[in-house]
Order: sequence, then C-alpha cells, then structure tokens
Amino acid sequence: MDMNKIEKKWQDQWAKTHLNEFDKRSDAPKLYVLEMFSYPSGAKLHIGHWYNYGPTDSYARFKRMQGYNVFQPMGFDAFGLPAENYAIKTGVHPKDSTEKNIATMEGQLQAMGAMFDWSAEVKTCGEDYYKWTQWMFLQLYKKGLAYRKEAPVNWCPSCQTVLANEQVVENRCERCGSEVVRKNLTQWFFKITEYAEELLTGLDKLDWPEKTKNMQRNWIGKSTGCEIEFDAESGDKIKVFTTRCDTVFGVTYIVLAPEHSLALKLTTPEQEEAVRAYIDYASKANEIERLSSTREKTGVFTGSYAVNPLNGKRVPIYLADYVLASYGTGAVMAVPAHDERDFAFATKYHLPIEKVIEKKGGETELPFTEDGIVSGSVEFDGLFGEEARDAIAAKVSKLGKGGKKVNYRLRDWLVSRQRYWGAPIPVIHCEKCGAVPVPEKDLPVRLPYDVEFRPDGKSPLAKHEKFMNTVCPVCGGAAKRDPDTLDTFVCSSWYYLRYADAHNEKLPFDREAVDRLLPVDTYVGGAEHACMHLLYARFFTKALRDMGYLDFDEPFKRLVHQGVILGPDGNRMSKSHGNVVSPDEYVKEYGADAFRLYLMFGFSYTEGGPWSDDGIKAIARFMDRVEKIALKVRDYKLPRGEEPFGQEEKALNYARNFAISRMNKDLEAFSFNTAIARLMELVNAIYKYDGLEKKNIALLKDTVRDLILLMAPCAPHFAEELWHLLGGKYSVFEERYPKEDPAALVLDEKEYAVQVNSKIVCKAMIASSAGNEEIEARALSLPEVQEKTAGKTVKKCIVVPGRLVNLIVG
RNA sequence: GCGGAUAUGGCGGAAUUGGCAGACGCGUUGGACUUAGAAUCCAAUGGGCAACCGUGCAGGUUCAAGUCCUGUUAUCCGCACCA
Repeated sequence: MDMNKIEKKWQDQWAKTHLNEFDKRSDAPKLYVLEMFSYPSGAKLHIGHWYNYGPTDSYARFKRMQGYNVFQPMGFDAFGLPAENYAIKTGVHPKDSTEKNIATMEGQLQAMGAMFDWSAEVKTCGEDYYKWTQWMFLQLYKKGLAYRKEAPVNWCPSCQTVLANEQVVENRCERCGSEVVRKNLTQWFFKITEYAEELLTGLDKLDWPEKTKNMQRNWIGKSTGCEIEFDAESGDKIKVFTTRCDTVFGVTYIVLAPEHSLALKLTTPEQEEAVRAYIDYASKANEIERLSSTREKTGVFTGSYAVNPLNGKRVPIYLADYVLASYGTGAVMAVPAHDERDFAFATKYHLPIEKVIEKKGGETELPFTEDGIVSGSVEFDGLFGEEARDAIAAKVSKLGKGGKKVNYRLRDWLVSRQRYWGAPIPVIHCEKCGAVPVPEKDLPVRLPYDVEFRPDGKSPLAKHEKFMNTVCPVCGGAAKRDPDTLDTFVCSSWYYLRYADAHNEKLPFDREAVDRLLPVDTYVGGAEHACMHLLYARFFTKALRDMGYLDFDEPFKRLVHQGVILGPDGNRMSKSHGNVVSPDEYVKEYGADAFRLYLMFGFSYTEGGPWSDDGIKAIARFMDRVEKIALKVRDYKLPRGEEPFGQEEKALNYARNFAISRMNKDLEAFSFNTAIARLMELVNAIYKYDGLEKKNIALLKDTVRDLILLMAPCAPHFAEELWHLLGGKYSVFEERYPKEDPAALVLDEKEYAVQVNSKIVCKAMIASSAGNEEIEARALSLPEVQEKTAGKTVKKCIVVPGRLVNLIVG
C-alpha cells in the first residue's frame, strides 16, 4: 500500500463527510476526550506531540466505535515568551511567527490522521479568544478574586526589567549577566488561596494519577497550627504562626522576615545601621537561593524585645531570612530546643536553648523535634503531643492572644507580566478614580501590532502612546491603560470551556453548550503541568461555578499523563544535546499509521523512554501481513454446504474473542503496547489457521473482519482502506467495536501446571468441568507425579481452578 | 533533607493482582527460497553439559512471592528553611 497516498485520501474524505466532528444532533452519550493543546513555538510537530496525540486519538476513536458521541478538539496556546524572545533575536514579529507556526502545525496535525474536530478550533492569541480571557479577568475582579498588591519580583538593574524565574540563572540575568535583585512592584493577583481547601478536598474524588494528586496536595500544603500574639515593648503586636504551640514555654527569641512591616519600626537607633545592611543583603538573595536548606543561617538583632504571653518572659526580636515573609504571618517564635532551624540559629548567635519537651521513655537529645511530654510549662506539664497543643491553644484563645489557625503553602497567583505577547490586562489607571476595570462592552482591549518589543527598560506596551493613553470610563478624564499582559496560564485555564462553543460572539460560552459537553471525561497531557495549569484550571472552574456560569466542580474527571520520549542517548531531547529525533522522516517512509502504531507498541505509555527505531520495521511488516491475509481471505469463495467446526476452529475463535476482550480492556486502560501485542497474536493465529488444508471460510472471513475493526482505532487510514477493499460500507468508524462472545472463551479443557511440593513437575490438560477431587486424582495419576510421590502420602492438595494444582507430600 | 516512582533476558517491554516469570516484538542462530543479496517464510532462543539457578541487594511471611512485610542500594521525578 502506498500509505502516504491512502492517508491523504481518507483524511480528505473524513473532512468532507465531517466524520471527525462532534455530532450535535446525536443522542448517544457524549465523551469529551481532550489532549493538552499545543504551544506553537517550533514550526514542526515533534515526537512528543505525536506521542501525546496519536495514542490518545486511538482511544477517542475506540470510544467512538463503542458508541460514544466523542468530542476531541484541538487548538493552540499561542501567546507566550518564546515567540517574543524569538522576535527579539530575529526581528520577526511574534504575531507573524506564531501564525506561520500555527499554519504549519495545523497541516501536520491533520496529516497525523487524528479525528480532531477542527470546527471547534481555538487560538488563544486571536481577538475572539483573548477578548473573553479579559472578560474572565473582569469577572474575577468583580467577584473580588482579582486584586492588586505590591510583590517582590526578580529585577535586572541593567536591563531595567522584570525577569521570570526561569530567566534567572544562578542569581544572574540570563541575558546580560548582571546580578538580579528582588524588587517590589505592584502586580495583579488572582486569589486562588480562597479555594485552597476545596482544591485540596476535591482531589479525593478525581480519577487522576495518585502522584499528581499528591503533588497538588503538597503544593497546597495545608497545615494546622496556632497563631499567637507577642507584645513588643514598643507597643506593637507581633503575630506568629506555629504548628508546635506545645513548645511555647521554650521560646527564647522571636524572628521576623526581613521584609516584615514592623522590621524597621522595631529597630533601635543603635541597631539601625546593621539592620538596614541586613535587609539590603537579604533582598539580593533570590528566592531559590533563600529557600535552600543547606544555606547557613544569617540574621540580625533589632534591639527590641517582646513578651511571651504564656509565661511573661522577655525575649529578643531578630530579623533572619530563614523566615519567609510570604508564609503564615512572616514571623515565628523560635524554640531552639525543638526545631532544627532555630537550633542552628541559636547556636550560631549564642542564644539560650530551653528544653520543654521530653522524649517518651528515652534520653532527650537536642534538638528534639518529635512529639513528647511537656515539661517546664506549669499546668501543661505531663501532657503529650496533640493533647498538649489543644490545651495550650485553648489557653491562648482564652487570653485573647490568638488561637487555632490553618495555613496553606499555596500563594495567590501573580498574573501580571511585563511582556508584549499576551492578553492586555483590561484595566485603566486614572489619577482620580484609581484602577478602573474596562467596561465589558469595550472588550477586547486590543494588543497593538506596531510595538517596540525589544527590551529597553519598560513594559513594551508602556511605550506605545496610542495604546496607553485613553479616558477613564468613570470620570471621563485622561487616563492610562495597564501596560502589563496576563500570564499565559490564564489563557489555558479556560480553553476547554471555549471549545464547547468556540465561535460564540456574545459570550465566552453558552451555558447549555457547556453543560452538554463538560466536564472533560479524559484529559491527556504531560506531568509537568501538575501544579500549574491543572491547578489553575481547577480554580477557574470553581470560581466560574460560584459566579453561576457553570454547574460542575471539577474540569477534568480522568487524567492520564503520557511518558516522555527521550533522545536515543537517554537524555531529554534538546538542540543542545543534539539528540533530537524528528518524526517527519519516519512518517514519510512508513506512513502516519505505522509511526503511530510504533509509538503505541514500543513504549509503556505512561513511562515513555529513550527513542529507538528498532521495532519500526516490525510494525511495517505486521501491517503488511495484515494486508496480505485480508486480501487473500477476501478472495476465498464461501462454500455452499456446512463448514467444519472442530478443535482448530474453536482455537481460532478463541484467539479472536480473546483478542477482542483484551483490546477492549487495554485500550480503555491506555495500555497500548499490550493492545498491539494482542493484535499481533490474532494475526499469527489467523495465519496459522489459514495454513490448514480444510478450513471454515465463513469463520475465517468473520475473524478478518473483526481484526480490521479491532485495528481501526490504532491504524485508522490503513483500516479504513482495508475495510473499503473488503467491500465494507464507509466508514469503518461508523461500525461498532467488536464485543467478545463469552461462550467462545470457555474452553473444554485447560492446561494445568502440576506441582509437587510447590515445584513444577509437568503440565496436564484437565477438563474445565472437573471438580477439585477429580483434578487431584488426575494429577496423582500422571507418571511424572507418581515418580515424585512414590512411597509418600499426600498431606494437602491446593487447586487454583484453571491454572494450577499443587500436591504437598511428605 | 522530605515525599513519590522505578529496578524483570543482549534490547523495548508483558505477567488475570499471591498461582506455570519472560506475552508481543527487536536482535541473534540455524534452515527454506534465491546466481547472489534484499524481502519473505519455517524453527530455536533467560542462564547452565547437568542436577539446578534465575525478577537490583539482604532477610522474612506463605503450600506458593516479580507481586506482600522489614531493611538496603541505585536511578529518575517532585518539593525544598512552610515554623
């Protein structure tokens, strides 16, 4: 077969007959199968795309043949930094390069033969899309879920620009090499923390990989503890958060993060110089370096003291950057005896260490950080762990100095980007009225084309006079637009909703259309999105639900991560490694179907692994064998009379039904490699049967027919062609996927492994109907068994029906 | 440091969840067809001459362990001073 020609032929035919589109009139149960959309950075599809989309398409086609009304859309996550960096390097405008890349990729995605519903295509950089991304921002703003605050960012003083974390290499600017500093800038945030608890508990009912759910759990990082207020002698109140309030009598000092709002206020004149120097020092360390636990602890004394509300003790107040401003209250009570970090700090700065917890039944070695028996804490002495924490928290609350409190590690989502190639933030800044949202009727806020995006210190849009200057929608006075754009993760947080109603000009999506298709039944994509995209999308869904636009809680019911195909050398494919394998040459030589089959067969889908093309020829041979036998059997004439149905026919029928049964299970489970293996076994069985002198032609024809149907989801063009050649009605995908006949899977007799004292002695065919005693008797009668059991008595006999019999003798 | 995953022939990978380890395929070897090769087809293929030994390593539970338990090593991934 000339696969390239055949593929084109059927692709055209499928498009012409709208075979790939979701059937809006059908009343078959819907099934929304979604692959994470592509980012059009390179011009071509790489192996990763094929690996993500090919096998998943086979799953979608399989479900379609099972009778589901399948919706499988595709689109492009088209905004983003790479296109902008490419523009800075080459001068090609991001819009131009992106559109060109999209056009190429569309062609390639079509050539793959996946049944993408192109009528629902979405491109996030299109005005008709980002208009609604901006609309989303406005709804979140209205709901109080979008707000502005000052936050630290990575700032390169030489380029005069904010850098993304990925652009900071060893605390230096990736581009110019200058040292990056932390700087506070006013930025827009989404209040994802408002949903922390639901994002956490919602995970339990999702059919997602456990690993991914755990990553999200850790990311959200719920921790239950106690907030306690310490009074500073200046009159200020310092709130600290602790999970170990049972150690509160062991507090020997207080630590504030260097960015804490009280840091300078609490500093005494004698300490001022040292404190300012320290704050400056801490601001230079970037976040990643700060968080390194191997880093030696540093800090400075403020000169002030605070009072422990439980024992009235006066303790010094320090600043240290091992305390994070962004977590809890940005201040901690230090208990060096029972916390490793405090212990290290106290040791270095010669601060007192007071033991207030004793190890149960053993020597207490400091720092002792496990639960233990409280001591030196007056009325709480003798209490243990949780019991002690409950009692002390109750006391704290009685004193009016705090109480139990839950904290999350999750932080609000910073969505402002000082970049060009993204959706402009729909906000106008007015001197009189402040930050004013753009009225919905004025959307979209268009991203201008003629912008100087080369970095020279300001947000690219800030230099565009025409864009920036506008009027305040409230007072009508002169005002400026927000010069920032939205993080591209905002665009991808709702695209799966837009697919359902991709061309709606009045709304982001029609409620009815979304109710019809959502949630996504099966979502397939890389594991690298575990804590970003997948969390943000869940947040959007919940927020939209609470605003009344949706009525489900979770966007993705089932989630599957494909593995990663590495370079032949075992490293991640990258230009710098020089190990990039392009799918194109293989597709050209063997065809899309062969390439897809090989990707399915050669790897465990969720594991991936190093690329090797060792087996691709075998796939071509396999397809060849299928074609040959199919055409050969097609030309057999059906005899008039009755056809034989003996042992050989039973065996073939068993192989056929076994393959059917396993294909159904394996495809459902994304176990593509074993599914293809089952097809190969069936082909082998057909060949074997065909080699017989006398054969049942009708059975053989039926079996070949089933083989083509079974294969159709995995090799769609190839199967469609064979189906056509065998006189089948267009399209093979309108046929039902075969279902096994359970009767054909019941064998008259089964092969048993016969063991004596748990060692295999021989094998024996035993009737399926035999009872345990019969099986035991049969086993004992075997000569190999008699040899081993001669002169011994059988103490026990274990029978595993249909598999094994084990005689214990002694 | 914490958390998770993985470890099976020369290779990619299977194993009805505790029941014949190595399905399927690659590779290799032998054979057939061919002037020859390619392609194709047939056969063999975990190791060992054998008794036997074999699922990273050391123990354990069990009639029976790749699978369960304890410990350990290596690799990969995620988080990383979260009080």
